[in-house]
Amino acid sequence: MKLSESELRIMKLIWAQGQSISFSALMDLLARESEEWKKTTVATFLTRMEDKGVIRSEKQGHAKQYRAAISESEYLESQAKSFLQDVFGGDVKGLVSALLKQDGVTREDMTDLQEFWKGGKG
Amino acid sequence: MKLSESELRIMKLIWAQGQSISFSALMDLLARESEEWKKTTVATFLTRMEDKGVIRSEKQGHAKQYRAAISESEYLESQAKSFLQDVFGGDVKGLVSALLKQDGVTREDMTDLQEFWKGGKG
DNA sequence: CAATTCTTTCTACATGGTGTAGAATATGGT
DNA sequence: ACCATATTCTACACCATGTAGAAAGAATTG
Repeated sequence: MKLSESELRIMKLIWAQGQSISFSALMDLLARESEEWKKTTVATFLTRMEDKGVIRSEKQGHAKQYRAAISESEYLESQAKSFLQDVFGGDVKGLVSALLKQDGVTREDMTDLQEFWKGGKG
Repeated sequence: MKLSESELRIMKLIWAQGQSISFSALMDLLARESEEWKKTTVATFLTRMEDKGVIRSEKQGHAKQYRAAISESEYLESQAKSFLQDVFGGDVKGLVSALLKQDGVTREDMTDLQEFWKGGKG
């Protein structure tokens, strides 16, 4: 159920949209991002995404309406889960610890995280 | 610099070894794990791993000695970094939050993490 | 020393995912 | 009826990966 880079790019637009979206609307959004994929290329991506089960489509008159079949957070959680298993063998502490060592992580981030903590499963 | 599943399997043995290791010793370890790769298959993996820069080898007499060129934690950190960027767009909080929602994560894990916290970056 | 065994290198191939897109077709709007 | 657009079909190139035989070089051993 993993998306390729291009597919994810499109998926993000669909998620951001919130609603179902037509092919032309999608092409417009892509154009706004200066993405220069040919229409058939985008169509291929959509087909594959539907095959992967991350979007659904319904024929609405002539054209289809596309919408997300899984939410962004569902997707992100499933990816996090796979990554955790595949690379860290399920060692959450190990992964979190690796994340905290990243240059980009500031003391502020950590404070935020601790705040977030309190709302967790306790 | 990402390793395939098979390559990672081998890499873990090399890391676990701590020292450099010969081809036959590696084959022995694999046999102990009931891994039934043909010798040439393993040799191919080693070549590719060296190309990827994760191991180095030195000719020691007839055969080579293989050793890790990066540590396990370096590897894990780099993978965590890429994943964070590619999938979560660098949103550490988002990723940690996704991790904590996993079924496998217990209250105990969280306590452990908080302990670990205190040793973190100031 | 000759035969065998082990290691390494070279080469090869199948499979699958991905990016790319033309051709053909369908279909609604004008 | 015609046109623009959307969809489907088909195709290909490229790369990673798993798989492994053939060949060659070197060590061991009978």
